Amino acid sequence: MDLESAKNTAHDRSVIVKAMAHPTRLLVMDVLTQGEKCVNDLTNLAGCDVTTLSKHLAVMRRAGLLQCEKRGVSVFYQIACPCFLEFFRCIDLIKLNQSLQQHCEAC
Amino acid sequence: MDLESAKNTAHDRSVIVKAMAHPTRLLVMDVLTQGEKCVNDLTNLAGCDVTTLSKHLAVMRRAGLLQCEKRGVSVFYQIACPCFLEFFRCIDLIKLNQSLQQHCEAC
DNA sequence: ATCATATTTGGCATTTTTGCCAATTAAGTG
DNA sequence: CACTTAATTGGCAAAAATGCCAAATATGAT
Repeated sequence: MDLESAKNTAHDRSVIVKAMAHPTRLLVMDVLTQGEKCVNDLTNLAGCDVTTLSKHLAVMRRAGLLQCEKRGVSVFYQIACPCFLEFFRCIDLIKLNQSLQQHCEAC
Repeated sequence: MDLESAKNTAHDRSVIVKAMAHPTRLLVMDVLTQGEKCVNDLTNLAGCDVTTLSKHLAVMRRAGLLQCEKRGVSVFYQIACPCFLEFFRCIDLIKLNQSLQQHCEAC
């Protein structure tokens, strides 16, 4: 792959990664691995203003991370792609690796 | 897992995800999957100021994404955790899913 | 129709991130 | 040592992200 393609790919990826790069958004994704939830429920879990959470959800939806469906007066959000479990395992491993390494360097 | 733990986990994850959430940083990670590179080479590939790239690298290193080693006058960076290939496959799939979906909705 | 609840959007101040310049540190070379 | 190359750090202005309030929209219930 040439450099230009690699840069385009990196840009496309950044849109998706940016959409995850926030504690509240990662909490939402974590919660949604258990199954769909409506905005109100997610707001109560996250502990922020509804409007704030709604905007977080909109960003994640536009990036393709989430899907939503309106049923009655509520909007239910769910994970669009189940491969996140792998991803979370990966970043948790990085955190663990780093902690161990810092521990060893301190010795 | 209770809510407090989930929030702590989300926060820890966000540090790592934020460290990736930039086109230049994702390009660097992509390039480094081919093997280690020094700062100068990465700068030429990324096409930005050396000082900018150096700061990007520092953030990624502190987050545990990269490791570096100084040999002679150069500092060589490499991927700290190989699980990114999985991750990249995942986000590329999201992008693809979304493109297909938008295409279908347009029909 | 009126009302209550759920969600989204517009706007805007605050905070965070980005990216370059100038200066500094470090290592190799003549 | 003086000089060159490589990389990092401090600083700061510009850009982007965040989060709340007010207002608008939508759906169901009385």
